[in-house]
Amino acid sequence: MLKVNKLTDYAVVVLCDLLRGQALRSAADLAQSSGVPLPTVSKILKQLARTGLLQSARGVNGGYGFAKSPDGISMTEVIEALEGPIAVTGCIEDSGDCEHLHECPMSGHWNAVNVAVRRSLDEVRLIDMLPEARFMDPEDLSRVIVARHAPAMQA
Amino acid sequence: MLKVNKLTDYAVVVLCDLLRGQALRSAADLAQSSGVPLPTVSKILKQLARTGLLQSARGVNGGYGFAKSPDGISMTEVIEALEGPIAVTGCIEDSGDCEHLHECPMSGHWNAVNVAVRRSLDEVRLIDMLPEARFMDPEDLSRVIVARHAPAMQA
DNA sequence: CACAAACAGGACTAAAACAGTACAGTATCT
DNA sequence: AGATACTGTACTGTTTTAGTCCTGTTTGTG
Ligand code: FES
Ligand code: FES
Repeated sequence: MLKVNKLTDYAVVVLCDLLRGQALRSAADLAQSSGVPLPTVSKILKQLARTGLLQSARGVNGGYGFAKSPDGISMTEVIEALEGPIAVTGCIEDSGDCEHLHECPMSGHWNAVNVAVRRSLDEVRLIDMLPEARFMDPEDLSRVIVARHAPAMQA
Repeated sequence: MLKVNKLTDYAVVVLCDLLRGQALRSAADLAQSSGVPLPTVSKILKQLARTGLLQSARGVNGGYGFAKSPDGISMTEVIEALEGPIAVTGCIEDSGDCEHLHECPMSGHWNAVNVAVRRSLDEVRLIDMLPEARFMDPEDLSRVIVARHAPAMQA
């Protein structure tokens, strides 16, 4: 299926939520407003902060915010933050390039596939994913997103 | 990682092998020459035949061959034959389109991601993956491919 | 300073997906 | 008839994923 992790799916939901009000938001707050359960949101945000996409502040009034202007963030960045480099085959490790280029006669070819996929994801920005919320009742919005993109946490 | 199944990786190896001599080849023959074990090769070929990419002939002198000219086969076809439609998120089922377009405010956006990925894979053809074998000792070739793309079956 | 808010890191478990194998059945050729 | 070779499906052990929880650290507030 060439599927993305569920966590990445949730992450987009949460990030879109964070995108709406650009202030520093706590994990609990985001969990509340996105409908994704707190432990999961927390896990996602920690990872995103670790990879530098978000910045975090500890202590009272702490929370998460974008580390840079969110306008330029691409889906590549989001996916790679949560799943590591986009690598279609197992032989390609963290470097992003196949480490056996010199010995495997297929290497350059699989690399070409990776590059093609990555480039296509580069062209989709996070803000392109933002739901057109202005036309919807916020509660409906939340309900539908949870139902489809965060189905695990329904009653 | 956005990774493809191991079976799909093997499939490319086996298909490249089949590409070299375009005759009808038996599963056992292909297993022998590609280094992938027979049951696995058999599973892959059966699936590829089921989805129409390959044609099969039973009985003595039977085997598998391409159902159409292999020149035009894209990676999309190979991947979809083995893993089903390319769908980055779980909400997109067999149809290839998100089935909740009318109710999910994100739907069109995820679809855009899918389309972008699929298009980029459309542009990579199977014959582009063919190892440049003419420069290599066939035994080395086989050893390296097995080591990297079919690691399960090493002694 | 004590306490509460909030993030950091990692360990753990249950469930799902995958890889690989096996086997009984059917078609074809000689 | 018998050998070859594909077909379909079921089974099992392993690996990955999803989700939760706990313990520690940082920071603001009274
Ligand atoms: S080892 Fe990386 S493509 Fe073959
Ligand atoms: S339900 Fe398919 S994109 Fe939201």
